[in-house]
Formats: sequence, structure tokens, C-alpha cells
Amino acid sequence: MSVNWNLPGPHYQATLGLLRAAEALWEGSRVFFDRWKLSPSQFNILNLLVGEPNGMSQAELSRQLIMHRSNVTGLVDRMEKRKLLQRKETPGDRRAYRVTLTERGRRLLNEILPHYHQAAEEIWGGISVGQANQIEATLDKLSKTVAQIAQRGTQEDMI
Amino acid sequence: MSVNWNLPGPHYQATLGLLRAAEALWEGSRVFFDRWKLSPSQFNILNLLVGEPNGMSQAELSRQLIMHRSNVTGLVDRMEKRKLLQRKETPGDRRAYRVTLTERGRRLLNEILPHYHQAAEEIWGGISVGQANQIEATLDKLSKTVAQIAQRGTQEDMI
DNA sequence: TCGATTATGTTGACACATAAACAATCTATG
DNA sequence: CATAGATTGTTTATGTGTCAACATAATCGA
Repeated sequence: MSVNWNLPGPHYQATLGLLRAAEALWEGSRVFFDRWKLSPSQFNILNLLVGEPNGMSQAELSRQLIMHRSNVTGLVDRMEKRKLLQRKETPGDRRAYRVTLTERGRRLLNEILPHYHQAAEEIWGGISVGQANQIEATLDKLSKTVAQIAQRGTQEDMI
Repeated sequence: MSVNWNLPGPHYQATLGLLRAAEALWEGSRVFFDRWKLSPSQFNILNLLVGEPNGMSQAELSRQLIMHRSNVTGLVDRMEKRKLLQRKETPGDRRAYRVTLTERGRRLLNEILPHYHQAAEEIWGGISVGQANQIEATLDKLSKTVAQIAQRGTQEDMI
């Protein structure tokens, strides 16, 4: 008895801190966009669509935003109700919509972007672009590893 | 006309990447805990309570987890229904509960922890403890800055 | 061309999160 | 002591997210 079960490894605290920081960042962005009654996802949709004059299908949006199709339905519903977006029919495909920015949506995005850029500069404060990129790269690697590990647990009955 | 409005600063991409990584990490932890039908928040509750033989009030939980009181109600409801937790009355305070782990909750946590520790080691892979701590520190600083900036926007009508 | 498969969007059931409003209770100050 | 204010937990409304099931429509292979 009393083998070294459950002993936290050296990276245990770092992982807890990482997840806490990730959550704090996400929450911070939520509060930031609250001024304009937008969620981070809604901002991302505006940001994606502004470069697409022909719009995107909801399925494309769900892939870009890494979220389920069914969630896009509700997001687009609410943003369409606020007249930030509109659904147009897709020529040659009677299933899909083209979701495009309205003039009102474009105006809102242009109102937000300067604040967003300024916030981005402040967030990184004294950190150099090189360092920022390095942290981003590390985080990106970490995210991919996490995704792999997480997936592995759900595939224990593989062939 | 044509001043440098809306020009993305050098940190713009890094910020987008940072938020994307944060989201990916959070999503990864969600999928990881899914094996045990737990959400990350539920795991955090188990993890908090295991060190508190006398339990915690729901208000204390909400402060530790940085979430709204009303959310704790539902989380504790669901976990109590699964008999992972129990609400006991607080002597001397008829408003509050003491939320404590059941034996079943303790067993579940002990089942998860080894996997969690192993995942933590894998996530950080070749990264040294020193580097991990440095990244954690940087992220912590970034989170705090984000929180400040986010808050500032909601207080424009201050005295 | 027919039939199976795949793709798209919606719905319903559920979980998780916030905020506001409420009742019950505790606490501190006059 | 009395009462005004703070704290605790719940409820309701709303938004965000998942998943499974569904109807419709497109596509591809035999």
C-alpha cells in the first residue's frame, strides 16, 4: 500500500493555471464585447463576414467558428433579428443560405474595431511582437495536444 | 480623409490567436472530462471540496470558481442528484448550506486524478517546468490586463 | 436513372452561464 | 432593541453551446 498514486506531477499546477488563464481571457473578451451587446461569437461572425461580400453558408460559419451547426442557427437568428445580418438564398442550392452583413452590421463592426485594436496593443503591453508570436505558437501547440488527449479518451473502443 | 483608422496593430493577430487557443484549451478540457460525464466546472467543484471536510457554502464556491451564485445552484443540484455531493445545514446560519463531497464523489475524483496528472504531463511534453511556469506567469498577467480593459468599458459613467 | 449516401438547416432536450428580482436571514449601527 | 443594509440561495428570462433526430435537397455510383 501507499504507492505513489495520485501524486501530482511537476506540471500539474501549470496546467491548472493555464486553464484558469484561458477561462479568464475568454471571460474578459465576453465582458469587453458586452458594451455593444455582442458575444465573442457574434463578433467573430461579423469579423468573418466583412471579408466575404458574397457571404457564407451557415455550415461554413460553423466550420470556421468550430461550433455545431445547430448553434449557428440561433446565433444567426438573433443577429438577423437585430438586422446585423441577412439570410439570402443560395442560387443552385435550395438547402443553404448565404449569410451576409447588412450595412448596419458593417457599421457596428467598424465602430468596434478601433477599440479592439487598441485593446490588443494594451493587452500585450511591454511584450514584444516576437515574444507574443512565440507564446501564441506555444499555446497553439498546447491546444492541439490537449485536443488529441481529450479525443483519445472517447475512442477506447476503436478497431 | 483616409487617416489610419482601423489599422490592425502588430499584436492584432497574436490576440486573435490567444483567444482561439484559450477557447481550444477550454473545449479540450470539456471533452476530456466528458468520459466521466463531468463538466470542467463540476471537476473544479470536486477538486475544491476534497480539501474541505467541513464543506463550503455555495457563495464560497461561486467566489472560488468566479461564477454567479445562481449558477452554483444548478451545478450543485445536478451533482447532488448524482449523489456526488450533499447539502448539509450550516449551524448558526439558516440561510446557507455546507456543500460536502459524498464518498461516491471522492471515489470519482480519485478515479479521475491519475488520468488528469498524466494528461498534464503529456500536455507540456518537452516544455521544461521553468518554461511552463514562465508561460503561466505571462498568461496570468495577460488575463489580468484583459480583465481591466474589459471592465473599463463598462464604467464610462464613473464619477 | 434510381437509390444510397451525404450535406444543410431546424428543432427539442439538456447543460452551463449571466443578470435581475425575490424571500429569508443575518449583522451592524443608531 | 429596531431597523437599515448586507448576505444567501432560488427563480425566471435570456444567451450560448452540445447532441440526436428530422425533413429537405444535392450528389454520386451502379
